[in-house]
Amino acid sequence: MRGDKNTAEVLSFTPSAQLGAGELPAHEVVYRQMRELILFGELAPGQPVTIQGICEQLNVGMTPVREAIRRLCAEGALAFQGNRRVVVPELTVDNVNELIFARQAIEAQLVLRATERATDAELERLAEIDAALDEAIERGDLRNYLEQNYRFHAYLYAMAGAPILASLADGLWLRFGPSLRVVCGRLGTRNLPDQHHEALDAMRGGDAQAAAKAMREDVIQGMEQVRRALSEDAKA
Amino acid sequence: MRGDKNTAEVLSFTPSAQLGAGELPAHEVVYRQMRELILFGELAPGQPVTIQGICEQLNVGMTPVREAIRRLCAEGALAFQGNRRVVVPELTVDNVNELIFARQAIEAQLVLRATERATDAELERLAEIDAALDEAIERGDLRNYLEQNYRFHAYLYAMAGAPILASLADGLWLRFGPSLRVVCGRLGTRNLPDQHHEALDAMRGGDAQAAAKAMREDVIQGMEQVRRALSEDAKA
DNA sequence: CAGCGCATAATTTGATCATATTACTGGTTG
DNA sequence: CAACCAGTAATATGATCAAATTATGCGCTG
Repeated sequence: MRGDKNTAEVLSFTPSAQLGAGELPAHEVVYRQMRELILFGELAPGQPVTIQGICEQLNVGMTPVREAIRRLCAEGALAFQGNRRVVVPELTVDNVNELIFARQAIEAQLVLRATERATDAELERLAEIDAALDEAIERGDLRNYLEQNYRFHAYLYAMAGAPILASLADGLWLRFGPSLRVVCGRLGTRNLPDQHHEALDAMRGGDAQAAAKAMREDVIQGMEQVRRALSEDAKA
Repeated sequence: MRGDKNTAEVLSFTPSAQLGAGELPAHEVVYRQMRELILFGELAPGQPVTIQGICEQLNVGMTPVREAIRRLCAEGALAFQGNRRVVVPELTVDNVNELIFARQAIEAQLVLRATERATDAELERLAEIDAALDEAIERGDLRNYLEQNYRFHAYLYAMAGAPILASLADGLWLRFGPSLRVVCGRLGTRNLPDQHHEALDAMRGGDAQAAAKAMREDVIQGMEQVRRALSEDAKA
């Protein structure tokens, strides 16, 4: 077990709060760290998130933490639990169905545009990420699998040159990140098929429609796993 | 000119900050007020938003304002202007195209679900809102037009029972609200066709596909106006 | 002598923290 | 079982520091 008490030592290196460095604002740093925590399942669904807890973990004041949490709430990564309390939301089966629809529609469109704009260098980079992903699967490295899988999609979003659609798609990851981790933790990395090769091949060939189709299937297959796990939990 | 100095007196009634009332948290109140300001075009695209300005207008401390602003930034309603400054974003034509795609896909789906779940009471309420909308058009009351138009769609979202899709669709309004106001301000309320009657009729008849189609056209027609205005501005 | 530009000063605004106040939770007691 | 009581955490303010923009003035050039 990694984080025992609460959000724990995962939040290792501090942003050196008080003396504003020459770099990023603290609220931004906090946001990014929490984002990764959620994205890669370091925070479990249902887990409470306390402002003061985060403050201590990262050695920052309440204000930046507060801002980061509001931001994550707005993105659906966290949720106000009724009165004042904030938790990592637990997805319902219905929620997953919504996510399937949204992801499938938006990501297909993004891949379509990405295919039309892709440069050779970009495709190469994408293939690299996918290779790293396959390697993580080989090694059974769950955390790395989740990360590379996300990077693969996120890089595609960036390639599409459609900032609004990209931010929508990106935001959806925050919603199912924690649940995805749970599912993959059970199934192991081996049993997680993806359509990345198919998508890549189609993109290399400039076949935007085929690439979109592959991505659609990739999304649906992945989210199906989550849905299945969730409906089993519901019975248990 | 309305807001001369900055965000101005539009932010009229204060939330009675210091003595924490028995009600809503200040950051929530601030968020909602700013939200309406953006949604109904009280803040123009490109207009800078200063934290301290808002603080004075609403007589609250910086922290709640800060939180509201972060939240709105996360939703795309506001944008970090490079270094620390925050502005109401100006849409590009490309942005509008993205919005058209996203709205059309998501809202059609929401209407589909709403039609299947609609109760008579809900349909009646929807018709009421639409009547208020028509009246606003008659009177040439732009502000009211924008508000009722939003309410119509928002109520539909709520009917669909799909919270994630609803929050996505809802969030998109914040992105084009300011620009929509500009466009409607030029065209006048008369020249703004909508497909609400068609959608309502289809919903009453339980024809989900037809309702979705009407909504799709409504969205596209409305956003086309914005796109057209924007591409004219680009030339001028 | 007028106009331009750069450098520095002043003001505005943002970021962060520490602290006081208020609300919620959970457990205990009458 | 209801109501109280303490502990814990969230809300909100104001002060302080840092950064960025705007204003100012001096010197230089044409």
